[in-house]
Amino acid sequence: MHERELLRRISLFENLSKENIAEVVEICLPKKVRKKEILFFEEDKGYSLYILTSGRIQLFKSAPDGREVVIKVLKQGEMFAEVILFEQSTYPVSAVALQDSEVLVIPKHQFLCLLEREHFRNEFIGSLMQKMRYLADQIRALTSYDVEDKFWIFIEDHFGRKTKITSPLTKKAIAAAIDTTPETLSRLLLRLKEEDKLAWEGKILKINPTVWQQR
Amino acid sequence: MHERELLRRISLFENLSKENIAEVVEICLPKKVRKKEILFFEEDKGYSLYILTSGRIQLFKSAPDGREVVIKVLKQGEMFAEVILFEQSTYPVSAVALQDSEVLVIPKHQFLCLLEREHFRNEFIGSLMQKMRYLADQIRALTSYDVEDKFWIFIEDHFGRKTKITSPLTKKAIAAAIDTTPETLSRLLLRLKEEDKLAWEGKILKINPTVWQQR
DNA sequence: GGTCTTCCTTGATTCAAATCAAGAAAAATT
DNA sequence: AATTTTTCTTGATTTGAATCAAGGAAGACC
Repeated sequence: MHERELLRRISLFENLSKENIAEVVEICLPKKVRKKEILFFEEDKGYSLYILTSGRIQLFKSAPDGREVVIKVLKQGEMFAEVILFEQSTYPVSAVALQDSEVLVIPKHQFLCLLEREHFRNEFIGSLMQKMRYLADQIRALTSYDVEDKFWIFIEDHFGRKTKITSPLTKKAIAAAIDTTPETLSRLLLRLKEEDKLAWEGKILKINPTVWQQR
Repeated sequence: MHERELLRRISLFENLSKENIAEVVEICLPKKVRKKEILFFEEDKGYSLYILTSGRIQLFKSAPDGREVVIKVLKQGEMFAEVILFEQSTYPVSAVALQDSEVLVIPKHQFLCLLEREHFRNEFIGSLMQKMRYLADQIRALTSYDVEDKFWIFIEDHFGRKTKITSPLTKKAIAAAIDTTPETLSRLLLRLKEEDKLAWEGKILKINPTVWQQR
């Protein structure tokens, strides 16, 4: 897919005119990231922000004991690492590719120029607000929902209310994303299968439609 | 304290010139909030954002089962509910006063005018970024630290590394803020007292200085 | 000053999920 | 195709904190 086409699908840019889009294309550097590659580390100095154009990228924080806490699994079209634009310029999280992915790299100072356009800026601030809402929701989910609820919320968030999903994510990655262990997720899936709520065979996850009706 | 003096202490405004401060004072409405009073409810339509000038206000979200999850306990000088400025205009959390407090109410459309000043705007976006960092940290703390760690993090965050604190917060409120129950906090405090790490008598919390050395 | 309410404590019990362990299956690498 | 590595599963056990319960202390209110 052509860059221009991609950009149009990204909410941040979708209201920009043709000329504006062209300018954005100019400042973006497309970059391929291989599976398991680290795009940046927490506390690194950051001079770019990113937009995920394909694949999956995981944002995580490391705890002192070495454990990793997933903050968010990014989907196509999401902007990330914008926090380096103002104030501090270190990344607050690390980013790793869960599979081969592509990102657009946008140098900080170039992006700051774009922000002078009122329309663009409003769109940008709006997307920050959305992210804050997401984080607040995430806090609620992590602290007051059980593993099954978190699992369904994750599935809905990432794939929508489908009944047949070809998951690009491993079970291990999903376990981490909902803050549990692979063992616990494995047991959950076994139970859900016995309860006839889903079947995960090979790469395909089939979900009983009644599940979505009940939520 | 005079409004003008207060504003100067708020990071968002501290770099504004006298004339600018005067303008801000004009659009702010000071408001007193009694203990237990609800300032706004989650999902309410919001037409104002706020700055806490004195007291303590708690932001929380309600889970479907009625449980309440504390997202943040605000300290003096913090701005909140800015998420209603762009995109959606509903509050993502509820706000309740933990004690008699005072806030400055800033009507949405007035604040949007202020944002046209580049300097002010940058300060504002910076404060959003800070908040995002806070939320990411909060997610890590809630998911990978135990109750004792969360307790010390909260104390440091709210009172600094002091050794004598007159807490304006009840134990119940602190328990909620670190996502645990009053029973568990009570047991923790008992243990910490036995370990000679602190003593909480009446309204005064004394902390053994060695605690801060070790963290 | 007395009553009512909320807060705090202490004990006994339960529970969901983590951890430890070890083998099976699948994927990646050679 | 064979080997190595990673992921996934299943079982047994542990654990930190929640819940249930009930009495005591402190504050608010009349």
